[in-house]
Amino acid sequence: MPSLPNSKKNQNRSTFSDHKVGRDEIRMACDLKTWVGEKLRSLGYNSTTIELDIAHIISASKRCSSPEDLANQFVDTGMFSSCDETRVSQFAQEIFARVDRKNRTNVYVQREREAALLAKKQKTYTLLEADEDDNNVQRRAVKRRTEEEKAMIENLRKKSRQEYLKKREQKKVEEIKCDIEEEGHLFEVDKLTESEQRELRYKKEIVDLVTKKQWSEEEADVYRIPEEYDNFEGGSVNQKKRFSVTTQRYKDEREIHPQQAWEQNQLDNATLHFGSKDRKTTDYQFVFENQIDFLKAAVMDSDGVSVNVDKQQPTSESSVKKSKLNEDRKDLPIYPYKDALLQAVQDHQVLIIVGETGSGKTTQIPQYLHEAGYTKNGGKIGCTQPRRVAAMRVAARVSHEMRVKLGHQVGYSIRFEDCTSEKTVLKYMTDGMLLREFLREPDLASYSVIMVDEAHERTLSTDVLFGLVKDVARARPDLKLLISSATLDAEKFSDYFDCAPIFKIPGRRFPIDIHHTKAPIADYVDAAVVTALQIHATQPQGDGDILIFLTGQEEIETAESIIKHRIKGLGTKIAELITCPIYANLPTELQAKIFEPTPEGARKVVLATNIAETSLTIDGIKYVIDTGFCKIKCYNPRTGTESLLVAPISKASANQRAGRSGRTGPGKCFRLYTAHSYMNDLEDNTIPEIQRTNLANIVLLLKSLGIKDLLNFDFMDRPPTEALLKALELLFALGALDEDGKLTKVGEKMAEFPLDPMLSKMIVASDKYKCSAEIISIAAMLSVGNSVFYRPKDRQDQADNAWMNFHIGNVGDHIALLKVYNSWKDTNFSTQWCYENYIQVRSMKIARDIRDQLEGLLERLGIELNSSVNDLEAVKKSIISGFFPHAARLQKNGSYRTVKHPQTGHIHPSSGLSQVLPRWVVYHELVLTTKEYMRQVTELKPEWLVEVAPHYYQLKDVEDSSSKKMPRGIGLASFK
DNA sequence: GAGCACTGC
Repeated sequence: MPSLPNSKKNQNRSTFSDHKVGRDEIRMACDLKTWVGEKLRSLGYNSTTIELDIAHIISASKRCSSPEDLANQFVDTGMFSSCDETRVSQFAQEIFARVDRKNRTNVYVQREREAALLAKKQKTYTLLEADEDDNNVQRRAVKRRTEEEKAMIENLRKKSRQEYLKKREQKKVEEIKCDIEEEGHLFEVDKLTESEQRELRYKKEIVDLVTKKQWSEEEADVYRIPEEYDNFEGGSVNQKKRFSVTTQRYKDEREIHPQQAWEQNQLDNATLHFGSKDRKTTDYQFVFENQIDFLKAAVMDSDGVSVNVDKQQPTSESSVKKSKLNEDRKDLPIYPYKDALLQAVQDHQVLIIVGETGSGKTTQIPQYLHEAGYTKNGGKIGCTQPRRVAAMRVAARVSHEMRVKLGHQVGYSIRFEDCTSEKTVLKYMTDGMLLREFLREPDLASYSVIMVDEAHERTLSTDVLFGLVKDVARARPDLKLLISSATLDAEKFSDYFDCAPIFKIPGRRFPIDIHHTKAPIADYVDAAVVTALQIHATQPQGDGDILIFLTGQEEIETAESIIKHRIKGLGTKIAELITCPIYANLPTELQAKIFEPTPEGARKVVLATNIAETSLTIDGIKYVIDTGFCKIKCYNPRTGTESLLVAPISKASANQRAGRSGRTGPGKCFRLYTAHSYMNDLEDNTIPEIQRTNLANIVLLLKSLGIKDLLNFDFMDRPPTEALLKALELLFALGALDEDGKLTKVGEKMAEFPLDPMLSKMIVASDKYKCSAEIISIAAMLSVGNSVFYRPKDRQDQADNAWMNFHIGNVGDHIALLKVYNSWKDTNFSTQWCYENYIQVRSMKIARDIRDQLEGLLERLGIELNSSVNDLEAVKKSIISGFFPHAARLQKNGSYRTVKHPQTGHIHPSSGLSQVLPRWVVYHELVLTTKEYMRQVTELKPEWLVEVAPHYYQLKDVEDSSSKKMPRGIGLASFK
C-alpha cells in the first residue's frame, strides 16, 4: 500500500473513522484476493509471483478512477500481453465493481477529492458518518467560500441593477418633464393632433404619479437618498444647498426632517470610539452564527503545581546569586527525588524516566550524576535532544547553574557548531549528532552515561539510537543508560530495554479543562475561527491568549482573513483581537510577532502549525483550539514518492497540544472533534518517523557501523521490510554495498557525508570528473530543499522573471541552482542581491554552511577540490553517477517514465524545463501532490547512462526505438 | 502552470 506500508492499522489514517479495519472488511479483502486469483488463472495467467501480483492488481483497481483506466493500466504494463483485449477489459470491469472503493488508500483519496465532494454535497455531514473524506474539509471550506463569494457577487449585481433602475426612472421623468415644457412652450395645445394631445396627457399623468410616489415615500418615513447638492449648476457645487442640510437644525429646531431624525438616531447608536480601551461594557452576550456547542469531557490534572513567585529577580551580589541559584534548583519538582534517582541509576544499568516538561529532568539529572561522581574516571555524560535550539539553551542554562563557562565543563554539540572542549563532562547534543559520533566511536568509550531525552518524540535518529545504545549497553556494563520520555508510553520503552525500571517524576503543570464538541464538525477551519471568537467574546477580557492548531500555511492564511473580517463585523463592542500566524517558512522577522506581549485590553490569537506543539513555546496561552489534524509526511518505497497528507493526530499529540494551555495558569482546551472520536478514532501514538520515511541514509549508516543483518536489527518499531529492501537495493546499485551486502570502499566514503546516499555518490563520483567544487555547491543547494526561491503572492511575475535569469539556455535546474549559488558568492554573499533576485537569504546561508562542511569532508577523504566551470557535461555526468536510477524518458503524452522501474512522472511547473520537455532527463526527487511531479530536473544524453552506470543500463535500455512490450516483472512495478 | 507539516546530520 502506498502511503504507510507494512502496517495494516496504519492505512487510511486520513479520516477519523475509516482507518479501522473491521473483521468484515478483512473477510471481504480475503474473498477478493481469492476471486482475483481464480480469475487470473482462468485467463491463463500463471506466474510464481502470482500472490504478489494479485495484491498489485487489487491496489491498482482501488487507485483507478474507472474500469477503462484500469484496463489501460493492464495493457500498458504488458502483463496480459498474451490475452484477448476484450477479456482484459471485461476483467477490469468486474474487478472494479468488486473493489470496495471506501478502502482506497490515502494517497489516492487526494485525487478523488473533487468527486467525493460532489457526491457528498447532498448528504448531511457528520463526522461519524463521514467515511470517505473527512480530511477534505478544507477543500469544502474553500468551496463554501467560493459559493459565498458567488452569492455576494449576485447580490452586488442585484443592487447595481436597482440603482440603475432608479437612475433611469429619474432620467425618464426628467425627459418627460422637458417634453411637456417644450411642447407647451412651442406649440399651443389645440394645434396638436389628437394622438399628440393624448401623449401629452399621458406624460403629465406619469409626472404626477411619480411626484405623488415620492411624497408618499417621505410620509411613510422611508429612507431616501438625499437630493444631490453638487448638481453642478454652472460647473460648481451648490454650496447653499449643501450647507442648508447641516445648518437647518440651528435655524429651526422644532422642525426636524425625518431623514435628519434618522441620521441622528444612527449617530446616537453608533460608537465613535475605536480601540478596545474605550469600548462600552457589554450588557449582553454575543450570539454567533453556527455557534459550536462543547461538552466538558475531562480535566487534565495538574501535577504538583507549586508556583515559584519572583523566581527571576536579579540580585547583584554573587554569593546571594549563587545561593539563589541553588534554591531555584531545589525548588524544581525533581529535587525531592534526587537520592532515589541516584540510587536507581546505581542499581540499574538502564532506567526509563517519565517526567512532564518543567520537572527539571533535562537540566538536573546530568548535574546530579556529575555531582555523584559519574564523570570522575574521565567519562562524559551525554544528553541528546531532538532540536538544535534545545541543546543550546539547556547547555547554557546548566553552565549558568554550575557557574562555569559554556563550552568548558558544560558544552553542546550541534551541526556546524561544536561548543565543547577537552574539559567538557556534560555534553548536550542533537540526537543526529550522537548518531554521527557512533561512526568515530562505535562503543561510545568516552561516555559513562547517555541520556536520550524527549524519547517520546520518536525522531528517526532517536529510534536508530535506541537500537545502537541498547547494543552498546550489553557490551559495556559500566555504561549507564537513561531514556527520558514525557508520555504514558513508558511501558513500551521498558519492554524494549529488557524490562528496565520506570522512574516517574511529577511535572509542573496547571489543570486543564478539556472540551469536546457535542457533534462532529464539518469545516474545522471555520469552526476554529468561530470557537476563537466565542472564547474571545465570552471569556473574561485579558486573561489569556488563544492558540489554534492548523495544518499548514494555506489554512493559517484563510483563518486569519476570516477572523479579521468577522471581527470587523462585530464592531467595537468587542475587545481587540490580534492575529499572529506562525509556521516554519514564515520569515524570521514576522515570526517574532508572536513573542510580543499582548497589549492591555486586547487578546492575541496565535494561528500555528505543529511548530507550536513542540518546537516553540508561547507565553500567556490559556486557550487551545485543537482542530485534530496535521500534515504528515509519507513515503512510498515502491515508487520512491513522497507526499504530505492531512491526517488526524494521535491521542499523544492531542494531549501535547492541550498541555500548551496550562503552562502559566489553569488552561482550557477546545477540541473540534467529539469525545467519541477521541476515544475510538485516534491512534494512541503518531506513527514513528522510521516507518514512513526513506531509509537509504540510515541503512548506509548502520551498514558502515558493521551491522550485517539489517532486516533483523533490533528496532523498537520495525520499519517496513519493503523500505529496508528498497534502501539496500539502491545502495547496491550505487556501488556502496557489494553482493554480500558488505560496505565497499565507495560506500565508506559515502557514509561520511551527512546527505542522502544519491547525493553522496554524486560527490564521490565528482572526483573522477574533476568538478567537485561545482558538485558540492549543487548538493548543498539541493539539501536545503525547495525553499530557495521566494514567490510572494503579489509579485509572482517578477519572482518568476528573476528565476528565469538563472535558466538561460535551458541548462536545467541543477545547473541553475549552481548559478544561483555562484552568483551569490560573487556578490560576496550579499543580502541585497538575494532580495533583488527573490531568493531567501536564510536558505542560502544554510546552503553555504552545508557547502563549507562538505568541503571539509572532501579534504578528509582525500578528494581534490576541482573546478570545471565550463564543462557542464562533466557536472551532469557526476549528477548522473548518483541519480542514474532517476533517469526518465519522455512519453508521447508529455509525461516521463523511468527506465528500469516504470514509474511515470511530470516535470514540475516550477522547473526551468517544464516547457522544454527534453527527451531524456534526470530528476532529483519525485513528489506526489495532484500528480506525480519530478522536482529539480536536468537534461541528459542517454549514452551517458550506459557510460556512467554500465552495471545498471545496457544500450538496449536507452535505444529510442522502444518496444512497447515490457517484461512482466517490470511492468508490474507501475502498479505500486 | 503548481502549492511548500516539522526536525536533523
